[in-house]
Amino acid sequence: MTKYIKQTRILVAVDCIIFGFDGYDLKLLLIKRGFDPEKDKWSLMGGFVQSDENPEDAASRVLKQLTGLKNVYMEQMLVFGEPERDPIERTVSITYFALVDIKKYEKQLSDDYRAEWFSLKRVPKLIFDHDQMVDHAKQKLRYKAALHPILFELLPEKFTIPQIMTLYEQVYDVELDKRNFTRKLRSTELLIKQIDKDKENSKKGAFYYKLDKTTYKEKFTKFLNFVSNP
Amino acid sequence: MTKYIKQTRILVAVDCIIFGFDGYDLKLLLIKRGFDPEKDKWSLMGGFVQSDENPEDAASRVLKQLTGLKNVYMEQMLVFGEPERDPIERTVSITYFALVDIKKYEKQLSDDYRAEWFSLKRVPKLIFDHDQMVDHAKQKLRYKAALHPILFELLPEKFTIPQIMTLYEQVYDVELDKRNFTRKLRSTELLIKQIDKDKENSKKGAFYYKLDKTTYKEKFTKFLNFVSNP
DNA sequence: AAATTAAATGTTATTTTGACACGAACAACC
DNA sequence: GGTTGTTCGTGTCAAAATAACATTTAATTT
Repeated sequence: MTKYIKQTRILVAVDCIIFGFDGYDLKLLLIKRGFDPEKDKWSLMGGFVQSDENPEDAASRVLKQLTGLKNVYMEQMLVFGEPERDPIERTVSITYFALVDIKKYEKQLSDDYRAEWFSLKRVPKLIFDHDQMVDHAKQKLRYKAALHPILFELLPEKFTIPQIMTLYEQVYDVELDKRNFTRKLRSTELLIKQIDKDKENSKKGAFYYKLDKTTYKEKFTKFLNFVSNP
Repeated sequence: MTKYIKQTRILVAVDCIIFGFDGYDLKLLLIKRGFDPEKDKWSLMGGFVQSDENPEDAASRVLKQLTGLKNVYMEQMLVFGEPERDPIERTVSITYFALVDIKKYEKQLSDDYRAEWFSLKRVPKLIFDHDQMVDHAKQKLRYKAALHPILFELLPEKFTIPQIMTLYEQVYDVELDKRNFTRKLRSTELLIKQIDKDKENSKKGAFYYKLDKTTYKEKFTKFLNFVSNP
């Protein structure tokens, strides 16, 4: 047996939903397309899976190309495969959900597109079914972050408790209680208090913390219940 | 613009991981292949996505073909896309996770394969990366069932509390406390007590329950915490 | 020295969880 | 017709987790 006969071969693409956090707002990295199809419109960053490449590698490649970053937290999300979703030619798109430290992001200049961070509150209309992809990614972010410490992937190496709290508040669009939230965080034993403070946002300053990498790995897949009903 | 040039078109398949429950054991539906490649070996049921079909429809079609069932609980799972995973020709497989009421299953006779239910404790070696797919599906089942009432999809319309409990015990391979488990179940308000009893498994008989469809839909996406740390 | 601002922390009531034991229903048996 | 055996169904109490709530502290600004 050499080939599967009479079957349709389809283009397989990856699209990345890339989240960042600037300390105030949750952000999404989009590109203004300098190429067809849908030239001059906003879209997610994507690319075709190459013949020698698995989809994960394709997604990492695309992400690296856009952000300059490697080893980013990434997770496979839904496949979008409506026959007519790309009017040029049938394409099945595997979506990936990525969380990056926005401070490590380095704009990669390209003639093909222009990248920009958008507040999640003000996302422009996107091409094809990319809006749906973003909606789904938001849902997934809320779901996972309620249970697992993934939001730390959005923060720099050193961060403060008020920063994490703001992040959670942005993700869930709620106000949290400082005392209860801090207690919950402490109970996870994920944080190591530093001796220095962040003086950017207050006179008193807020202590920096770092992630305890060991506990982080150990507890990552456990249910930590950061938010009880998202 | 008419086509994407110089890109690789790839076969796109779906593979279904189909779970069932016979009252005692959690089961997996597999086929003995009567066709190439890997003729006479066990595998998941799958098929190629057709040119006019989206992947969900392909999965439903494949499932219907094997079980005779429509409107089955199904969820997209991981995509498996290693370039060499199928030695005949590169194929990207989208996996689907399905939960069926084993009593509604009707064997569909076919010359191409022979279907059989296997206890999850005794799954044979499968072709390609299908073992990995099954492992992943088991994990996913545990994860989701800990939070959401998906296991009811495995039960007949009328079921008893001891039956549900056995099911949870099988899924998590633990012994549960009858009193605590019942309390938890009752607190979800998902069940409606029937007047008749199941006398199959005891002299006293156990009351039948049905799902309250309305609450079920309402609460399906909420965190119900059936099992605290799977 | 006083005023201002955000950070840090503690207490109490409520809810949820986990551990544990006994009476009720019914068929089978003598 | 009463006794026995088996599974079903429920209640209590202690511990842990959560939600609601106010005050003190550190450091800059005036």
